[in-house]
Amino acid sequence: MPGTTDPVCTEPRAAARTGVCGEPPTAARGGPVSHTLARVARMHRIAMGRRLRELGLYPGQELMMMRLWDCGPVRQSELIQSLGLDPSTVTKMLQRLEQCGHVRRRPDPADRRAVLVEVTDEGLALRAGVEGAWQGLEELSLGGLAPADRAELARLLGLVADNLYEEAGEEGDCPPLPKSC
Amino acid sequence: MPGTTDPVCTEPRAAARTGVCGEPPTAARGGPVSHTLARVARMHRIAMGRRLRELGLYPGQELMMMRLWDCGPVRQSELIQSLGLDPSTVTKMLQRLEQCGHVRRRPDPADRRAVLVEVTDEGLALRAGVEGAWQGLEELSLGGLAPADRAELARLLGLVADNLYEEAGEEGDCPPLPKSC
DNA sequence: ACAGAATATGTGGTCGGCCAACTAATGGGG
DNA sequence: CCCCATTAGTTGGCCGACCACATATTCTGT
Repeated sequence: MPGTTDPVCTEPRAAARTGVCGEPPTAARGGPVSHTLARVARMHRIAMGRRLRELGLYPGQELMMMRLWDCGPVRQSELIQSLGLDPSTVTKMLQRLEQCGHVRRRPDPADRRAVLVEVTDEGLALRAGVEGAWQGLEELSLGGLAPADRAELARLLGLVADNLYEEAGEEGDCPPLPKSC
Repeated sequence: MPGTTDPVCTEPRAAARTGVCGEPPTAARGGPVSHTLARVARMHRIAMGRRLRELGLYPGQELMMMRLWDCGPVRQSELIQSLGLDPSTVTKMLQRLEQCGHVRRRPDPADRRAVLVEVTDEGLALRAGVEGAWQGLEELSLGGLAPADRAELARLLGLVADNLYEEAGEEGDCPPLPKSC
């Protein structure tokens, strides 16, 4: 342990080499659930990303497409609202989705500022694949969990979502549901 | 509902304007838990990002710092292993953390390919803030949950993590724990 | 009718994160 | 002893996502 103030580490280096070091960082002890949540979400995202890539989508785009599958031609601003994303994020993502032919954009005749977005036939064709991937991943994630456990997990996650919603404000879903769609 | 094959949408646009459109995309019904999980994780990340910004960190960097706080000087490859990140991600993140003075890098005398990374005093000074933010967010997230519920949530998330671990392979934490730290 | 607020998008830049391709050093066999 | 597979890092490129800032249009109050 040379030089500067050695970190608080319990294993200066000897034990570390043996592979004893605790898995969750000690600094994360104050938030074990948060840590597991982040870990699970990340693995979930990776797993979903793998499935999506085979479909020709990048992670994140599937939520956009889901929204577009639900609504007909939508204003970009409504997508921003319902997805809770930054406007610039949506602009760029739609530009790419359009270039890939999954989506079509045209100016809104009723409001020359706005842009109407709608799915193309090619984009609609992705739906089955995405839904299948989504369901498959759900089943993989919850494998071995009894229905009661699944319900309990959904309930608890919902509570956490409500707690975070107030601070993370945003949108992402229902609560405010400001306008259309 | 003009022109091209109209999406399956239940509300072509009239009802949409009234704000009736379902919150979770219908395509996500096959994976309600996955959807909530992604939503919660995203809000959690945003909330954590806000706290981290005040400390001068970007989301994602806190996990790196936590790892560095635990171990003394570590090889970059070990960070890659324990965080489960892509090597290039780690390289770039460390370059930025070094430029900010939170981290120091020097060649490993024992292996001229490797690089040893360690936290600086300035980086160590962030620890209290990060841990505080982490704990605060944990408390915010779990607010109103009885201890039993918290334990149950942790348990269920752990099960999901195990399920996903097999596919998402990766690392991220303990199971393999290949080498030191 | 018009100035100023509010709305709807787009730009440029930065970061985390991944992949692919590349360099440099180590370590085994033959 | 030398060739080659392996390992450690780096670079470049691309995408999601954010912010700050800039633009065009619509809306509102006076």
